Amino acid sequence: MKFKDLTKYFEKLEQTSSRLSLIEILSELLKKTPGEEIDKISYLIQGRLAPFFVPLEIGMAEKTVAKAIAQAYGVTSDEVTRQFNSLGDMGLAAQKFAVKSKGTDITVNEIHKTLTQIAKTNGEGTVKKRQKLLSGLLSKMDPISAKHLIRIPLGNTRLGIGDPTVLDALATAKLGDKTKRKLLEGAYNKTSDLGLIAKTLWEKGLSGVEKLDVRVGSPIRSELCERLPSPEKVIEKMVEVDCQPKMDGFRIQIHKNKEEIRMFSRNLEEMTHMFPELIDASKKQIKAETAILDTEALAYNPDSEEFLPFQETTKRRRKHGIAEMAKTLPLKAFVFDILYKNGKSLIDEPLSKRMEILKETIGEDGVLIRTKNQIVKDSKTLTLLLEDAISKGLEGVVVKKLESKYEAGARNFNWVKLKRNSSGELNDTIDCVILGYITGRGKRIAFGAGALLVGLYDKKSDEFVTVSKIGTGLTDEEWREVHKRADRIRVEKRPARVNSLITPSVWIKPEIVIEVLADEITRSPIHTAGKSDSDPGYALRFPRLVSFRGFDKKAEDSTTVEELVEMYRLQGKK
DNA sequence: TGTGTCTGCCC
DNA sequence: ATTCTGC
DNA sequence: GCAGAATGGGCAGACACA
Repeated sequence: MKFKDLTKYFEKLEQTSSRLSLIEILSELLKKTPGEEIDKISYLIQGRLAPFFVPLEIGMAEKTVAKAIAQAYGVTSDEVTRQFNSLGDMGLAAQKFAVKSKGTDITVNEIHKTLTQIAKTNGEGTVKKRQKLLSGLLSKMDPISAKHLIRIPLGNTRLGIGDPTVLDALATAKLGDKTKRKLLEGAYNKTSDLGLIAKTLWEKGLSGVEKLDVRVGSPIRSELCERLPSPEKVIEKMVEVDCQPKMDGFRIQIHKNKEEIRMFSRNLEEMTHMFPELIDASKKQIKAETAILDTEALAYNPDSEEFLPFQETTKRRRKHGIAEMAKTLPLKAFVFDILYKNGKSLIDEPLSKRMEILKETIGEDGVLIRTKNQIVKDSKTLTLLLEDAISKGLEGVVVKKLESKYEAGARNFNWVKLKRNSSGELNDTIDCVILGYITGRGKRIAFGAGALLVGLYDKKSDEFVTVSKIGTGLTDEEWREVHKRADRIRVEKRPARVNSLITPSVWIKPEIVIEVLADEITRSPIHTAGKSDSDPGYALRFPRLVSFRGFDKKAEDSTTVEELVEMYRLQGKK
């Protein structure tokens, strides 16, 4: 298939919002796709070259793509960046510079091949080589094709199409309608490879797809949690649940095939080599020939017997210096589910059964620890469990429907997380001052602002210091309003009383106060709140706006740095 | 050889 | 990660 | 309620460059 024919469909998809129409258009495209290309097209639609578990990253994003565009059309990268900032989309910027381009009949296969070549480039001169390869492709693009090509390395195709919609369209194209999606989805969840599902369906039909099964050593898509605001709502909706504490670490899927151990992240990246102690423990502690476990791994301090914050655990996600880090930051993995044992998939067994099997499979606690679980039917007990978890410095609890299967890849109300801040009351919110805004991308470009730079008042130095950016919690209308309000007090330069390492698109006078909710306060290399020459600053984890304070609230009435530091000291000790 | 920029991926 | 919105 | 698209902090690694 010619790439420009593919982008004709992309163009239609982009202009469509009805889900049924999206599926219709996409299935028309897929019908015309030969088996030889169907896998590649399935990946490209997602802005990828291969399934998640294959480490093939294009390695070009905003900055290098801008340079490639500049090179292709003989303009400076400043000009490209300027277009990007005003259009909110690098693809649109490329389209603009490509106005006079004719384009060739380059095929989808060739595009995929060159992008793969870009991904595989490494060593000295990588950046330049990649730019040259991408600008070479651009020279073969008409304006519309240039737009869609550019969006692929950015992983943002803006088509309104995700995995579930591709599955609907595959089913519609080959099996008549989307009712058979469930069958494709099942196979996808077990293999995590959309291209494989498509190719198998094309070449071997539905019966071929149905033969795809869970395999030890191949990652299964993780089941995810929905959220509910309170224990009462949980019991109301779920009646009886299994309740487990929620640890703050990495999700690790451990595969054991006799002496061979492999591990995958929540997003199916291979992490085996990072955690030697988990490899050893898996060999010793898993009482089965073959098994797949769902776990949460986090760093543990054997001296204090305490679990370390996420910021410490995340240092273990590395390629070099693994053995040394395994010594200084040893991990424990809390096992909370079992998906496979001794040649048999367990994902269709109810949770209660899986918990029994898990008990027999992981005995004594060691580096692997079976997560404590308890059946709960009343909101009072659940409240106590949640409070207990919080008082131990944990994130909260996860509750699960007892009879639910392991619905790989799903985020639904089979699994629900309850966190401290979800309950509504008793939240420690922070009053922040808006210091500037950042123009948005995509749909936010129309609102004038896509994120806010916010800070606190520092009494000691009588200045405003940054503590976070805020990109969520506002409705579309509120984004428009806050942009208007901000523009009335915009200033050309950073105000003298503002101390910031971050430069927003537009600085404003520090006057507007907002109430911000966050899950945690962290030490920060980039924010200036509480920062000194020798110590890092403080920042907010998962920040979101909850309200605009009234006009009576002055900037100097915002939360002070001193108060923030005190909150940092007290957190987790509740 | 040290530092800064950019990217991808954890949450 | 959290949140909002169209369907 | 699902699916998708906006957006957050912060870590390590790969390169570029002085």
